Amino acid sequence: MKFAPWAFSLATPCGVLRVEGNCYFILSATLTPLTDEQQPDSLPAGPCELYNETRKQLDAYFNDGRNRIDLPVMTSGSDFQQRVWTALEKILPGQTMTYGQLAREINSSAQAVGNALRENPVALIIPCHRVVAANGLGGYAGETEGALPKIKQCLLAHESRQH
DNA sequence: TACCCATGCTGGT
DNA sequence: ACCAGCATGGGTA
Repeated sequence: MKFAPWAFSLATPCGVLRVEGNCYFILSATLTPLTDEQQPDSLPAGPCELYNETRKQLDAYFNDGRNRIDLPVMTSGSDFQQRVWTALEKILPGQTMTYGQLAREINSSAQAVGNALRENPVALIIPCHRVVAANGLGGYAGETEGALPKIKQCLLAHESRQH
């Protein structure tokens, strides 16, 4: 059952986190606002080690935002998108970087970086929320204002909170 | 504050 | 090959 796909949803202080994966990789992770309608699923038993490890790291992270999340992911995207996503590994919890700074590191442009981050299939695991605009928060998950940027702000606040 | 445009990457035609 | 649209940034008034 090593390839057994699994998924779970988890209520977090910043929204409902839904994670999908198999016993080798995380395949997707999305964070959506918690509404009365969509209650998180009950959590199924884990078919394999990666499931348990994922749950463990997420619990640790939401208990203390300074805890680093480091999980194997399998993502599909253009070469450029992969370049942007892997560049995020260096940004630790509580740290941020601007679109422009990241763009200079990989010889691209700020707006192109934003385009790639918008397509991040594994929210939180690839910490796209740690890239902000030069003049403010910047967008999240395709929105520049509204509920989704609030999730971004919530994550950043959680990571910088004193424990 | 607002407007304008350079920017590089994407998706559709 | 072209063109419009972006989770931006910098310049100018």
